[in-house]
Amino acid sequence: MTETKKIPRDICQIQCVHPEAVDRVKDKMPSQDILMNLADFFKVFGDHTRIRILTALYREELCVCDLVEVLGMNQSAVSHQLRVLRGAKVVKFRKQGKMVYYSLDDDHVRELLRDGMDHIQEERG
Amino acid sequence: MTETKKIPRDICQIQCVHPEAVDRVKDKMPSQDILMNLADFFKVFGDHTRIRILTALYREELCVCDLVEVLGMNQSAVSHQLRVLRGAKVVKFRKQGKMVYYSLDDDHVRELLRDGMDHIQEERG
DNA sequence: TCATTATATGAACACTTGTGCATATAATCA
DNA sequence: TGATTATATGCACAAGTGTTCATATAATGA
Repeated sequence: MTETKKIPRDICQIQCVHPEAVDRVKDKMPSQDILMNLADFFKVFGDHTRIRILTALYREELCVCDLVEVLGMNQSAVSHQLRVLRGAKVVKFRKQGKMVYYSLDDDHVRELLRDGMDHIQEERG
Repeated sequence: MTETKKIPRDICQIQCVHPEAVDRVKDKMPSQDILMNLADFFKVFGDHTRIRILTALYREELCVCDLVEVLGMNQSAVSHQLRVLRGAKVVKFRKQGKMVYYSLDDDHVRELLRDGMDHIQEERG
């Protein structure tokens, strides 16, 4: 029986930190609130279906049933995701009769998609 | 009893599509494979803890226990998330003795973080 | 008015994901 | 060699998320 004396590893007693660096960084960190928003914003791009919708709208404005056709998914799933995209102000829409046309909200969204694409293309060599 | 004649809504019989637009868009869609990678890439940014790590590293290189200090989280949680960030090539690292120093991988990551930040700042007015 | 059509949404369920615990690994020092 | 320390990781579980089904809403035309 080794009876390893159960080190209770005092959580806040870490020795190796660079206190100056930690202070500098802590000082410049945006508020938790902003960082939460930022994460939530990126989360919107982090789903296969939503990325497909955005990539489709990257080319041109489309109505919901066009998107249903392009994605080959059922209308409910598409609408649910459009709601998320709307909520994050990533797409905008206009109504015309019964139909609703969606398009990318602004150029930030375009840039983000392009930057992301660039990154993964590089990764793939 | 209204006996609503249970319309079996033939999935592929949507009338309203703009077939030309749909064709144009379908034609230019990247492969499912690429879009999956893209979504997975953004997914990495879509988490509060990981965004906090990236924001910290935005300023300067830090070792794991610095990050533990900055985030006020336990070491295991931080390591788990660093693994995800490494896997997506969003951070790079160098070993020095027992310690491992992390930093942002490249300028795409910086740009993405900045673009994202710009977007949410605008949203907030 | 009623039927039809395009889109939106609530509920339920399967699946994913982040965290903490315990422990492993690997580097340093005595 | 054994003890200590910095970091990594497997497992389990709670919490979150995407899809489908059923249905609601709203606009159009008969």
